[in-house]
Amino acid sequence: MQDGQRIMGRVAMPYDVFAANCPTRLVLDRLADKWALLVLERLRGEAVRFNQLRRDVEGVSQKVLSQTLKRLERDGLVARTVYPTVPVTVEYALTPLGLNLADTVSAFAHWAERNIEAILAAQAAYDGREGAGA
Amino acid sequence: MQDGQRIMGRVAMPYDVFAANCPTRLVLDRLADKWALLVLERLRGEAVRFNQLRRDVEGVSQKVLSQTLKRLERDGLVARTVYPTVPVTVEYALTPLGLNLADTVSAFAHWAERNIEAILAAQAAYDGREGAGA
DNA sequence: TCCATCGGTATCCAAAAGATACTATGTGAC
DNA sequence: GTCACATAGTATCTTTTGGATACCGATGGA
Repeated sequence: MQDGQRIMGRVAMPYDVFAANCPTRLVLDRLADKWALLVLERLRGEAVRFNQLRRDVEGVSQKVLSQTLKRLERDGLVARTVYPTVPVTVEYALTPLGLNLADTVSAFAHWAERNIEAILAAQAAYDGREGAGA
Repeated sequence: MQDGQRIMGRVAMPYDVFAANCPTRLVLDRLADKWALLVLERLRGEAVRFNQLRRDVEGVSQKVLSQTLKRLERDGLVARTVYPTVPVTVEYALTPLGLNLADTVSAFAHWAERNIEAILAAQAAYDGREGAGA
């Protein structure tokens, strides 16, 4: 399944997302987050300030946005820049690593947009069967 | 905002993941789930039975796996087949729609595997700054 | 003076995740 | 006969998380 990959001459452990103790699980864990995905998608192409982000990503609360950004920053996916303007300005932007990921995330988001109707139809069919059966 | 969408006609794509009331949010919500992603990835290429899945996707509990599969089935991404063998056999497989998505998921998982070291390094750097600064 | 904006933190509560135990049915071992 | 195991889940309980709300200091405008 996973051939041993070598990174910088070092023989790395063959990362396996299915293994409970694999560090890739951490990544998956962090990225399997609605808000993180939306933030990454929103940050594609331009830096955005905190409250702007809060307005654009509808439905996110300050606390959750704050936490999400902090995690993304810790993971090296987002860079936080503080400008000492009069009300302090904080700008968030994708790092190269984050930009790289955001492309994958974008594929995800667009898949959702393309296939939402099929999913809604499947849900309706499923609920119909359940409702009739019960 | 998305008043003009036609279900049958496949006209434009008025869907916007950033809008709180957009149905794509439902998809994102469902898919932004660690276990769902792992299940989809595991189901690529072959049908798997419940307990086998449970063993393969390390760390998942029965309850969560059961819930996850039920949701994926409702979304039309996974098909559930019951064989009336002696201890009943239940097989889960990707639907065409699910397979389509699984390819995107796979890109995600492989991104994680490729970039895990960069992320771990970023985390270490971040934690070092935090530890030293505070 | 009062209220707004900036970028957050603190607090509380509801919802979800996770661990554990249990169900039913049937097989093989002892 | 009955003990233990397998199948595929459900039921229950606890812990963790997510989300809503309130609040913070500083500043500027009506």
